[in-house]
Amino acid sequence: MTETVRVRFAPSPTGNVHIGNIRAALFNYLFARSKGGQFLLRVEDTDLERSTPEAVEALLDVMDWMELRPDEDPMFQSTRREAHLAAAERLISENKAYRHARTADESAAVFFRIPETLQMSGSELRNAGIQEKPLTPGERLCIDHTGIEYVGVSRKGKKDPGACCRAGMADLEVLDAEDNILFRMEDGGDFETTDAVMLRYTRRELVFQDLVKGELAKPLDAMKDLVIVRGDGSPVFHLANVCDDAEQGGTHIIRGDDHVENTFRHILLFNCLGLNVPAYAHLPMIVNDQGKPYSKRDGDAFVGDFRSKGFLPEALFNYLVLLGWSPGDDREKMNRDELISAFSLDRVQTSPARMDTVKLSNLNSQYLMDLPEDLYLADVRDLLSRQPWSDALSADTWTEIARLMRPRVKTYADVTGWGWFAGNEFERKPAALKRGLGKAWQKESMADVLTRLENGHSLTEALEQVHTARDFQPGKLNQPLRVCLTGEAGGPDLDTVLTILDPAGLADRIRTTLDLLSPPEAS
RNA sequence: GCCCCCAUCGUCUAGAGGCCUAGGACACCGGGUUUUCAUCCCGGCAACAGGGGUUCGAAUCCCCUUGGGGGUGCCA
Repeated sequence: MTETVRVRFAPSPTGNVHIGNIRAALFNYLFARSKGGQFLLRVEDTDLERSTPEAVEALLDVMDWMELRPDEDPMFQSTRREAHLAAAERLISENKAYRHARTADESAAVFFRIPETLQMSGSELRNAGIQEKPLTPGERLCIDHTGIEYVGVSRKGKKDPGACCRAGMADLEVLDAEDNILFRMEDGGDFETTDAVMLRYTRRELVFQDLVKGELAKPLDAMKDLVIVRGDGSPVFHLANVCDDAEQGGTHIIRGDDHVENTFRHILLFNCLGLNVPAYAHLPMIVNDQGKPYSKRDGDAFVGDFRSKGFLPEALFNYLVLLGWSPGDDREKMNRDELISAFSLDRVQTSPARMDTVKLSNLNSQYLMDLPEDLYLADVRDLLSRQPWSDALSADTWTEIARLMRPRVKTYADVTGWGWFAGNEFERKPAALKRGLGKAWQKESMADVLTRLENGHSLTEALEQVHTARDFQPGKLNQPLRVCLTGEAGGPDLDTVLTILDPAGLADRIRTTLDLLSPPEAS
């Protein structure tokens, strides 16, 4: 029997949840559900500056909105400090870590010693052949218990300072210009010289199987011992992360691509702590519509923004899953159950995906179409109640309008533009004005209609008279009239609209619109 | 600088050596329905980054170049 899958979403609460983050949660959730496992939450709230109770509340709220509910109570990382520090102490006592201050005025931190062997399964240390690294002559080479510091030679022949952990250069031999061996790692101890010109060693690389990216390898000579407890006594992310993942019993770590490099360190930490190494899967990043990574300045990339713009959570959920994953067939609109049963990590894309809000909008309108009418009407009613102009019309009239507008709604935010139904205070769109009143005859005809309205004629009479006087085909004035009354170039059937608009306000609407116009162009 | 990763229409993707004249979706452009708009239907435009290999055969495998991203913190 295989172990039960346990995955976790481990955000640090900052008040806003980024869509890249929530997508990681989505994939974790989908993976857990598809495997019949558990989906957990860990709040990495060790940065007390930003991790306020409000920020935690916002995080939970967003997860609730997306219906990503963890199967157990969330773990709060800030409560785990003692456990983290105890783990560091254990590593020290087992000689797998050491206290060290790099400079005289720096207080000693705890450094994790990159190990030379692995105890736990799930990854391997592989021999990658003999390496010879030329050094810049006359520069200092220093080997001590914290590692190896040297000055190499770059491809262009320039000085290239480097450093790595002791484990990074197995069977190291330090050679001088005459090929004499100045130092052997196996002899142990510290060493320092300016006479070395070559380092010869066996390169070993740490290898693991990433569930989406495949085999990933990192040479140990590119790694340095890492700080796991700061000089001020606070545990560093890597230590906390690994300890807590073990404590929560995570079997799979599914997280963003930006953590690939960390994974090598984490695997080593798991090993030295004698903990089972989880399986890893790294998700490609989401980038903005410029193809660049989202930065703090890309203000519209938070889940809350999509929520307030009126997107349905299930549409956002569906869209975000499609960003970097596909079921392998032509399905796109999939409900949660379909997504769960179709989901697999090996179909996750390896390259970054661009956020396309236009496609999101399209998906959203599809979901809107499928929504049972009573739910749609309830949502619209709720939104309308927050609009200052909404009490100008009765609830029944708004219901009629909501039905009328339904195929035109891409997101609920569109509802906030329905003010023209209620009264004369609405935006006249420049494009509509140009299209419906841009020509001299259009403007003149409508001025004519307005005059007749002001002289006591009904709209129907006024329109008829102008049509006759100017010898217009029936319907010729529909477009100008619509623009005058609604400020929009399109919309529901004009006759239907006229049954809703207050007849007493029509002249005002036309006047206000015509007053906005610049002198008509000759046509 | 060094290390790691990535690369199919504008965008999201299908594609795991012959099913590819490269499929779907969004967007866009035409046409039909609607006396407008939207919905709906039909059609069209549009891609294997470049160069070398391997092979009878390559979008698929290998190498190089270019471009992008990540890492290289006593940040997470």
